[in-house]
Amino acid sequence: MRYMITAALPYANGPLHIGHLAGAFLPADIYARYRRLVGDDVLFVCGSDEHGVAVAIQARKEGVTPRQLVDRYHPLFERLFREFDLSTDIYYRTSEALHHQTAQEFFLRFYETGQLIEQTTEQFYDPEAELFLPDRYVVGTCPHCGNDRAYGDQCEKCGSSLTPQELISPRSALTGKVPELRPTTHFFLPLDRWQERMEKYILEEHRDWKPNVLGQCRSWLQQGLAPRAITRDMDWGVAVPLDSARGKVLYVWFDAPIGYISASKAWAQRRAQTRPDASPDDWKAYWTDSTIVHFIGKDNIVFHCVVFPAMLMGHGEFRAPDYVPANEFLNLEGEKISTSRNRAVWLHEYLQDFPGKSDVLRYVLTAIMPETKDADFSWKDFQARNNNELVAIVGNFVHRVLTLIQKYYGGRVPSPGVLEPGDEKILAAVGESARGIGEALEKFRFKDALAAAVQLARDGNKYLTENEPWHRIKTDPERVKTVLFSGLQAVAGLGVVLEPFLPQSAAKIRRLVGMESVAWATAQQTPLVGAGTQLPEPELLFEKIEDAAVEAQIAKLPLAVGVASEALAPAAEAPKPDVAFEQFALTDLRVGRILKAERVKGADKLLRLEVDFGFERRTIVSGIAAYHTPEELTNKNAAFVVNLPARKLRGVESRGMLLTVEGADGTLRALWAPDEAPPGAKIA
RNA sequence: GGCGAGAUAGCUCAGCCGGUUAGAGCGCAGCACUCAUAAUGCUGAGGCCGAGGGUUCGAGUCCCUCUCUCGCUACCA
Repeated sequence: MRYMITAALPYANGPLHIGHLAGAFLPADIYARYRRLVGDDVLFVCGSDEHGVAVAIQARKEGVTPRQLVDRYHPLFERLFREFDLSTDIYYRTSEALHHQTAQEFFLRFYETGQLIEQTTEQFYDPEAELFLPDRYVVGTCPHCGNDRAYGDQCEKCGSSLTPQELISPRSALTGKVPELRPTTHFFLPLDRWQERMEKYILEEHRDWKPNVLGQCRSWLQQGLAPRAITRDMDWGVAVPLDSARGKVLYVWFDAPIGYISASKAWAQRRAQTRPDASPDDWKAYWTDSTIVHFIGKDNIVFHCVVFPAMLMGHGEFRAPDYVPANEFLNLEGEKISTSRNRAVWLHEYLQDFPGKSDVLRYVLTAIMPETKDADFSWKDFQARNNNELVAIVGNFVHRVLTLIQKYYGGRVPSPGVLEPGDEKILAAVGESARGIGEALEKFRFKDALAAAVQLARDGNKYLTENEPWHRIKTDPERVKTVLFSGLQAVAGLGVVLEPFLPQSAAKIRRLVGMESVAWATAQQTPLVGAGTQLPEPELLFEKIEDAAVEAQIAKLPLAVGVASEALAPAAEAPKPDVAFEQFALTDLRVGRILKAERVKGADKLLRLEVDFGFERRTIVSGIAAYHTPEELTNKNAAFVVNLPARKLRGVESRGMLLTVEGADGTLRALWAPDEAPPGAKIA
């Protein structure tokens, strides 16, 4: 069987954390390794997703070019893939020329076969920079919460989705100038035309997908698929290959999944250079005549299950994905992982703090993998699983057998005598374990599979306890030969069945038992290691992790805001361009006394405030319901802008804006004014 | 606001198309053992299966309502 396996492309605007590993990389790697072990023909690809507005924005924030930004993250990602033994056949990047070419071909294919529609809309244009501004590049005041740094696509303070036209006093993020509306033409992928085909593809042909995946898709199909813009006015990304579309690039969601294909092409090209039997076209079979499996997180479901399949089908030369085993999310110590708050376990830092322990993290993340619901990573659990499972069960079993053989036979594997039922049982357990693990993995049940592998070590421990070779050596030394021979086969079995999960440890076990073959079928053979084999000195597989080590990690979390990873930490947001004092003075800031506060009906985020300014009472609506209860605001003084145009929010006219302070975690608090200040007092 | 997923022992989680006394690992208690990184093995105590209704001979498992968590999406102009 042939398999095309992909892991979600990590976005190159921030470092990688345990969520990336547990969500997509690790299951993809385990699955790919397993498939190779059973002899399947596997192509496993991943790479950095380097385009998009978020990269451009992040680069701008840090005062570097997008190219410089991705050139910093891509090598780091590549290194981490190596260090965590993620066995991709290629780790690619979407800024490569080959990818641009592939994505452009994709676009042209759609364009030339009439599968795109063009639509002209009014969009903000920056006359000084001479270009159309992407939504993200228009900043202004949020009409909902009054945040004056809202982006044209979203206000990050109140979470509202916006269009640039909604912003109050919009300005260009590039030059600070007031942009003008001009018509611009964009290409859309008319997904509505795919409604029926997608319903068939998902609801009929893939009813076996996971409930979370199917549920998401149903939800989308129910709402009805709508055309989606696939181009943007921007200079960072894959250029739209048409003369009439200068200054436009492909929208990142369109080009990113094509990265899987570009990566496959690049793999074939590179291989063809070194192997005479290989052709640069070898990638094609994986995208036409194979089983295609995409490993992703739940936030990517719709793209991989609806949009990308439509793209592949529309192109005409590709097969649509067969499985999309999306994982849920991983939390950290009971709270969400947050890149912006620096609340994460960064992979590069983990390796600094726990050198050589990539297998341990692989083990723990597989054991708690969020397969059906969000899961929680805690350092105490990490320690417990390492100490109680890897050290005490797996490592200890291997070590017991090896040291006994060393002690009694100088490391030479003894010949077994007549097998008793217990011996047969442990010998058979190896093959059964491999079979059970295989079945679980084929159903994408990684936690079960790993538990089955550990069970083999548990069985081994039990076998030793029941047969007491350390006791029998004095009374029945012949019997001990059989017991240790049999126990060693279970150890060797671990060297095979652990390979998909813990590649380094499995390889070490194989070395310690003098076994070369890793093929899955090896586990079905008896013996795996023949009598007379000379074994090397035993070594420990895992070591205990002390309390101090995990306590240090826990202590690091709350303190970590803004201090970790100097090289990668985003710089604090730069100040806005200078403004003339006269211009600043135009803003009328006043103390207002909040007489009454209440929730705006039907709106999650809005509070309606009755505010006394001395000269008059006004109604002001503010998007802080998530951060303040009405009671907290009542009868308090706060700072307001009072000379903004009136704005209707959820039907309520708001005449002014409450000023707020943003916390490190993005939460908002009202900017209080002294209680003794009279209503209407000027602020300057 | 709409939609989706989840809510099961102290903790982390399994429970497939409804069926006899609801499972695992950790943690806890007791016993056994001492080859092993004080590691292992055995036994045991722990559950009104989120709340409330309903369908059924029978529901953790199906239906309805509600609450909480996470995700997708929207609107209030």
